[in-house]
Amino acid sequence: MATNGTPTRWADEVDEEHQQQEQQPPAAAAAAAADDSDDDGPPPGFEKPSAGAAAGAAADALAGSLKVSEEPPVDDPDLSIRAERLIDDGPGEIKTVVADSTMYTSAKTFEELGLSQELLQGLYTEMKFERPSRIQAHNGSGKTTCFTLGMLGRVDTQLQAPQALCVCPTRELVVQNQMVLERMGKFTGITCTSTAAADYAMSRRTRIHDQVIIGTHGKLRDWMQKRVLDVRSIRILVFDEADEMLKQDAFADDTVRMIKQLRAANPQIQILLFSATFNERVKRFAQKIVPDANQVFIPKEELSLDVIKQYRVCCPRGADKVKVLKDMIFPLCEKLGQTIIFVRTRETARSLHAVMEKEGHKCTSIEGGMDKQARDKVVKEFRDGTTKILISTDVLSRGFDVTQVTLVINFDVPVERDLQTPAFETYLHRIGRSGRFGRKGAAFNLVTGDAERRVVDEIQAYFKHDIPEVPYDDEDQFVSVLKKAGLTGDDA
DNA sequence: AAAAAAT
Repeated sequence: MATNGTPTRWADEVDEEHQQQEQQPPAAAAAAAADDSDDDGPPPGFEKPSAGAAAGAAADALAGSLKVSEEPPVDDPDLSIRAERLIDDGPGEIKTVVADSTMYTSAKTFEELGLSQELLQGLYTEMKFERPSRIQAHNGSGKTTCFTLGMLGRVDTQLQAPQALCVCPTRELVVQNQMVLERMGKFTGITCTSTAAADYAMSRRTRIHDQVIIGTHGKLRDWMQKRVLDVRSIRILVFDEADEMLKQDAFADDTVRMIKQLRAANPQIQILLFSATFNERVKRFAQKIVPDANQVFIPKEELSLDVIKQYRVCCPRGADKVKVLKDMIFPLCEKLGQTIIFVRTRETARSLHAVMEKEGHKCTSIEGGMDKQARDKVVKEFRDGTTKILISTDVLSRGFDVTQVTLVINFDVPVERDLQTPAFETYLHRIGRSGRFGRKGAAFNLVTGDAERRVVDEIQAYFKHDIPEVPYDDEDQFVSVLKKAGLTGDDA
């Protein structure tokens, strides 16, 4: 979701009263998403609009080639009951909530978006895209394409100053998004830098002249304070994994501060919040800081939870989890694609890695406590396919896109801080690391004890999706389950 | 008593 500038209105300082919006430039689009239910509420209802945005529609909005609907918007101050109008007649209704008279339609071709020849060339020859696709939560490149296109499309190539800013929750996402942007913008001559790339460059004293900046908020804030990053020309601000960026016990303060600062410098700034998940609490908060946002949702059905086969493996003792990895997963992994094993703590990542290595099982591990060069190396080797199995904390649970990943193991089932409440969103993001780009994927949840079993039961009920059991000591069953999930084929 | 970022 996003909005026009309303410089002095914001967050906790203001109420949800809505202001008259200016018409130019257009308010931005939101790619929201999957998880739509309140934390303390019942499982999400399918009737509600949720899930990520349509690439066509949102990219359309981003490129500023908005088409206005004939019917006037319903003027209701309460966003939640504001009229939702269908703008896409394709399968699975894409819904929008607009904050002013702007209406979006979806573009059928990239040409409709009013993009430059150079940008079109990047889409066709570099990215190998043929036409705008709907944003698909399972493919990951849908949302990324959308905001990357939005940033590239808004840059004035004649102005050599920072004009687009993208904020991400992790270093790995920064690197990934920069790679995509540089590919897509290959022929545009648009320059880009990131906080991750800066770690390998000389220390920054002089002003940044690159037109697109991608970064994690800590260093971005540092750059802004030191005036290394001049924000006066920034006209578009993107938050990737925006619900994470707005979580109260996480990045919310930094995000709010940054929005405030950038708005002060440029009241007209376009703000975009993207995620595959937006629970009600985060959505409400987002509507406070970015009131009058235009919102775009795709239905939960398209989150493709069903293309990822999910199982539970009940292990009598904790030690049996390691046994399952050694006896079942690792031997089978050799034949499959790549695997990510998610654990809850940094310490588990380290120790599990050590145990597997000691037994001669080749794998790597990553967690936020490692030094940056080491993290980069682990990720690079995994992307190259040099390593097949990666043990990770939730540092990689969101957005990390490696096409070859077919298997996700929840060595620890995802729980909230209280260690009891299932972390539904984290679960969805984790298993979404497999089955990228419409490929096959499977997820195994290793379960020991009642508490963990309960967590899996709740996740199963929440997503209305069965998580059947596979015996922990029956290799034949594992093989047949993987075959059923379509992972044993060569196309995995 | 987690993880994510940074100084």
